[in-house]
Parts: sequence; C-alpha cells; structure tokens
Amino acid sequence: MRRTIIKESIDLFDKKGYSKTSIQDIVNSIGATKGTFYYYFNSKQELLRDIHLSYIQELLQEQEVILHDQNLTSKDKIRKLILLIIRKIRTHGKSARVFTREIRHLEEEHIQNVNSIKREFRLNFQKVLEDGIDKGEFRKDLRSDIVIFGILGMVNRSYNWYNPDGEVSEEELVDIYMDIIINGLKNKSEI
Amino acid sequence: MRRTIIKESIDLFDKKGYSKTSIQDIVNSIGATKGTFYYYFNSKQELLRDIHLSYIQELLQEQEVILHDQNLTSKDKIRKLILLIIRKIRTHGKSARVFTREIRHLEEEHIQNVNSIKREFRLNFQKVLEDGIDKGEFRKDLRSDIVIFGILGMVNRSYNWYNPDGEVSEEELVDIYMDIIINGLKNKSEI
Amino acid sequence: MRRTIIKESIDLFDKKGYSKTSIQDIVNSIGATKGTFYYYFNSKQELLRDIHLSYIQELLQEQEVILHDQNLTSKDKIRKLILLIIRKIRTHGKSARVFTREIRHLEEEHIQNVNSIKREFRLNFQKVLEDGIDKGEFRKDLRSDIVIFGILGMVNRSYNWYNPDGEVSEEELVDIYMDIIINGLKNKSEI
Amino acid sequence: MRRTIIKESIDLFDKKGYSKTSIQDIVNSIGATKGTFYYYFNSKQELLRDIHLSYIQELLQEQEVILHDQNLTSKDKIRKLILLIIRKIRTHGKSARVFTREIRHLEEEHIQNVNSIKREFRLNFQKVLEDGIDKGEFRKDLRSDIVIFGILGMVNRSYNWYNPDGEVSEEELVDIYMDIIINGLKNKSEI
DNA sequence: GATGAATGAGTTTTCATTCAT
DNA sequence: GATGAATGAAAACTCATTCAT
Repeated sequence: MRRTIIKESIDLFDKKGYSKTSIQDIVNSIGATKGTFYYYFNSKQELLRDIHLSYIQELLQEQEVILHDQNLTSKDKIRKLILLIIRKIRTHGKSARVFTREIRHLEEEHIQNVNSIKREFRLNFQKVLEDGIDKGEFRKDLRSDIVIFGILGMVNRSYNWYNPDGEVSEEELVDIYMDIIINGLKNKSEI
Repeated sequence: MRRTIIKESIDLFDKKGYSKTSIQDIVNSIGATKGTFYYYFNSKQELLRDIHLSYIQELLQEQEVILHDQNLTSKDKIRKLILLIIRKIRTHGKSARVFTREIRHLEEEHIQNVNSIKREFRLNFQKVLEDGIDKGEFRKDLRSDIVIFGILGMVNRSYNWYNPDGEVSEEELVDIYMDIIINGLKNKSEI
Repeated sequence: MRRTIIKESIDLFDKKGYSKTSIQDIVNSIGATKGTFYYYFNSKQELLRDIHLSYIQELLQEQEVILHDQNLTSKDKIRKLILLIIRKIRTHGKSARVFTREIRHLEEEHIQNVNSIKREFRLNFQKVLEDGIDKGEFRKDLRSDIVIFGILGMVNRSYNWYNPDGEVSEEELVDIYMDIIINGLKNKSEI
Repeated sequence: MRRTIIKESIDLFDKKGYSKTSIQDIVNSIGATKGTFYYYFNSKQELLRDIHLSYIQELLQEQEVILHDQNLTSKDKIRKLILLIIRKIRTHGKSARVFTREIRHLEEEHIQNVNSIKREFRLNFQKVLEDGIDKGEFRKDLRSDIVIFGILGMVNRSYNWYNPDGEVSEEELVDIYMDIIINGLKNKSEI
C-alpha cells in the first residue's frame, strides 16, 4: 500500500505538480481514503521527501558502480554517467521530473539534505573529468566545475523534452551528447 | 502600482514559489490591500500569465535583433544568443527563474501560448545552427534539433547555479560554453 | 463582529468546553462563516488567549483600585477583594469559568503569560494580608502564602456552584466567607 | 494490562489533558497497540468514566470509615475529612487532578452519576458540620451548605499548587486550614 | 489476547475572490 | 482608485473506532 501510494503520487505530481495534487486526489486514484494515507505517512511533506531521497540515493549508488570500474577510461565513464541519467528517463521519467521540479516544495531541512547528495553526485562527476584531464584525455584549459555544470544542464534537461519512444534511441541521444562534448561542432574537414 | 505589484510578485514567486505566495503576501509587502490587487488584475493567474508573456516576448524580440544582423557569422550569432540568455541572469534573474519554474502553474491555455513562443525561440536558434551547417561552419552529421535542445539545456540551467557576481564573468562563462560547443573537450595537442 | 465572536465563544466554551467547540460551532451560532472567523483571528488559540488575557487584566486593574484606596483597613480590603471576585460571577460568570477551566488549552507561552498575571494578583492579595498582620489586625502565626491560597480556593470555586440569582445574595455570600475567614467557626459563646 | 492502561492514561490526562491525549499516545507509551486498548475498553469515554468512578467511589468509602467512627468529635471528623482530601494529593495527585479537571469530558449520563456521588460526599461532610452545630461545637449562625462549599473549595484547590514534597507537610497544611476554619484570622490577643 | 491496517467523520486553517462603499 | 469585510470551497491533518486475522 505504501508503495502504491508513492507510485500514484509520483504520477500525479508529475502530471499536476505537488501543490496542485491533494491527498484526496492521491487516495481517490488508488481507491483508498485519507486515513489510509496518514496511516503510512505522517504528512504530505514526508511523502515528497521519501520520493526525493530514494530517487537521488539510488542514482548515487548507481553512479558509484561506474566510478569504481577500473577498466574504464575517463571518457568511458563520462559516457556511462550520461547514459545513467538518460536511461532514468525511460525507467523513472516521472520520478526524475518530480525530482527536478518539486524540490522547492521540500522543507528547508530536507532541501539541504537532498542538495548535499546532489552535490556529491556532481562532484563525483567532476572528479572523473579532472582525472581525464590529468591523464591527458581532455584539454586542461577549461574550468572543470563549469564544464560539469554545463554537461549536467544539457543532459538533465532532456527530461523536459526527450521521448524515449520517439525516433531517437537512448544510445543515439547519448552519442550526440558525447560527440558535442568531446569533439565539438566545428567542421574540421574544412581545414 | 501595477508595475509595483508585478515586481514584488516576481520577488516573492522567486523566493517562495507561486503556490506558496498568497495575494495577501504580495499586497502586504507593498503596503496595499487585496482590493487594490484585484483592481489591477482579474486573478492571480492573470498576474502569472503577464509575468510569463512579458518575459518570453522580450526575449524573443531581443533574439530577433541578433537574427537579423547581416554582419554576423552563424557562430557569432550562436555566441550572441547564448550571451543573451546568460545576461538575463544578471538583469532579470528572478524573472528568469520564475519563468522556468512556474510555467506549470499557468492554466492550460496560457501554457500553450507561452510554449509556442518558446518553441519559436528555439526554432529560431536551430535555424541559425542549420544555416551554419549549410555554410560549412559546422559539421553536418549531428541532428540539429537535439543539439539545440542540448545547448539550451546547458545554458538555461545556469539560472540554477550561476552567480554573476562570482569569480566567473558573464563573458567568461559564455566563452567556456562556446568553447565546449564548438571545439569539444578532446585534447588535440595529443595527436 | 470581533466582539460578537468573542462573546459567543465564551458562551460555547462555557457550555461545551474549548476542545469540543469547533470554529464551525462558533460561526454557526452567530450566522457567519469560518472565513469571517479567520478574518478576525489568526487561530482558535489566539481567541482563547484573548479571552484569558482580557479577563485577568481587567481583574488586575480592578484589584489595583482597591489596593490604592487609602481609607480602607486591611480587613476592608480583603472584603472588597473577595467581593470583586464574587461579583464577577454575576457579571462575567461564563468568562470566569472559561478562565479557570480552559487555561490548560493555551499554548505554553501564553500559559506563562497568564500565570504571571495571576501570580501578581495573588501576591497583591497576600500583601494586603501581610499588611494587616503587621498592623495587628490579624494573627501572625499562620503562613500568609497558604492562607491566601486557601482563601482564593474557597472564593474562586464559587464559580462552580454559586447562583447569583438564588436565595443567597452576593453580599451575604461574601459576609459568610469573611466571617469564616476572620472569626472562624468555633462557638465562642460556649466559653 | 487493563491496570497499566489506566495508570498510563491518568499520567497522560494529567500532563496533556483528556482531549489532547489520543489513544495512540496511550498505547505508544506502554508499548501496545490500539487493538489492545479496544480489547480492554469499549471506548475512550469508558476509560475516563472508570477513572472518575473508581476515584470518587474510593474517596466515598474512605469518608465513610471516618463518618462511622464513634470516638471522634465533629471537629475531629472535619479534620480527618480534610486530611483525607489532602493526603490524596500525595498518593493520587494525578488522579485527583484528572478527576477535577476532566469531568466535563464525560458524557452527560456519567457526569450525572459522578456528580451524585460527589453530592453525597459533600452532604456527608455537611452533616458532620451540622452535627457539630447541634452539639454546640460550632456557631449556628452560618449557612452550613455554603460553609461546606467554602471549605471544600479551599481544600480541593490545593491540588493546583500544593507540593507534598515542599516545605509544608500534609499535617501542617491541614493544621493551617483547620485553624482558619475553626478560629479565623482575627487577632484576639488584641482584645 | 492482541494486532495492524483501514476508515470516515470531523477539525483547523488557507486563500482567491467578491462587493458595497 | 482603493479599501476592508466577508465568503466558500478546498486543503492538510487527526483520531476514535472497527474488524479480519
């Protein structure tokens, strides 16, 4: 039941937004009553926090698997990290959107909590880039923090428009992103 | 007065979010009464729509100046378009954040309206890229729609973390973005 | 309207108790809506606090008039103080009962506040007794603090059973209390 | 278990009040579940009634022992009756406070029931006074009903402020009360 | 004896909106 | 132009109670 509530809430939060989704809406759509909701959650806020924490924690765990893989070059790791994010769109697109959109509806304390995990995720990513720079895989003249913010912006925003069932597959999307990031748009054949 | 209400609302919507900001909050912070609000606006919704429309319309107009400049290469135009967006952070950061965050609180009809202008802005951007490809400025093997989504994601998300008063200037930020986009990260000196 | 709400609330709190009286009950009985209630009060708690504070503050003011009357002996003052309390039963019996019964439903902070005023009232009373002892009006062998607690207990509890429209008048009731307190029950004619 | 529930409830009702104590609170603090509560009690109301009835019935029984003691003068009996009440503060202070404060949360029917026992207790007390008057122990010019209300008010209210572990012992407190009641405050040495 | 899930009726509170003045 | 009183619909939340197991 707890699971059902979370699942349905993510659906509704994605569709209508957190603040426009009432507890009544949630329980109506699973055929339960408000009492039931409050049997499993102390507040609407707690539900939102659960959604956020379980999302980002899972993402962080999956990131760690990639980070610890000794056989990958830095470029490979970046590719896999981008794929990790894009793949979430297909498997957990709604959660992903709720996660990015509704964080401001968390109470300050929980925001801090979630943000520190997000920060860890970002810094891990940045570390991969910096390792690649050290090893000579990437150019060293660009600020790695800003590059990572840029890459994450590019990739994360896909949640807003990317349709995994459309004409571009996950792999193709990641290829394009990687290609821009690694090689840029300049037409070198010209030279 | 109307102007004052809008300005204060943007501040509050940025700080607390649209749904958590009450009309009472708005009029309190400008020392007016609810009656006054409803003298100038028919509804809270109308206020939000005004904020969105005026933001995106202004952006579109500024975009058009760039598009019609005959002296610029495609690359120059892309640079100027990116600068246009980044510059908004300093001059209209709050509006920019409200614009990206609160669109979902618009009524369906206004969302359509705003989205069609956003779409126009994006397609204009894409047209610049495609012109550059045609002229041989850029490689032709990447889907331009996705590339533009990527670039906009990268640039737009700056609202979330970029501090124009920090150690990286607007111009430097745009330089970095342009460098990635045009040249990529690969270390060519290696070759 | 604010006044009407307070008046009706006192009636209802007296009749049914604070926790069993809903805002709905209050506004129903004055033909208003919940919105109206919250236009005048921020919370049910604030209403209760208002009732308590205005009651005890008024009582304290009236006490001060008596305390400062230079023409009265200590015994006269005690009599007048007792009469003050008893008289409240007729004029503000409901408030008086709400005041004694519902204080525990105030939030901690307000309880403190009210209690410190109650304390002041009691200590003022005690001072009168002690002055009388110093002047030889009363015996000096009894702890004045406990005597005052006793007197106040005796007098205050009248709220629970005394009917000012019954066969014993206010003055008669005060006479009896004064007689016990000053002269005791012992049959001296015996001696 | 039943006993445990009652004991814990008295604690909580004393601390937070009947209406602010939920069944959940009660069972939480004894490590049981709501099901258990309803196995032993049909309702929260029944629990409150039990607390009230057992308290007042016990008090009445103890009163009767005193009443039937042939060796005591009326004054002795009054002293013992007052001591009976004061002593309850140490042995059953919480019950005593719950008993006085929460009676209004009983349903009408049970209030009647409890009140008729309280009435019996009071009339028994009054009877002792009247016997004393008849025997010439006490003056006959004061209404015995009101005198008893006064004495009970004085004594009962001790629940509110008297600390049996403080500097005044039970016996001393009763002495003071008795002294006021029997001899009054007037300074007779003056005459 | 005891439990835990579920309920539903009720509670306080919020707030966009209206409207007479 | 502006106000302030009033509204009503809906929100989050509480909790005594039921009941199958």
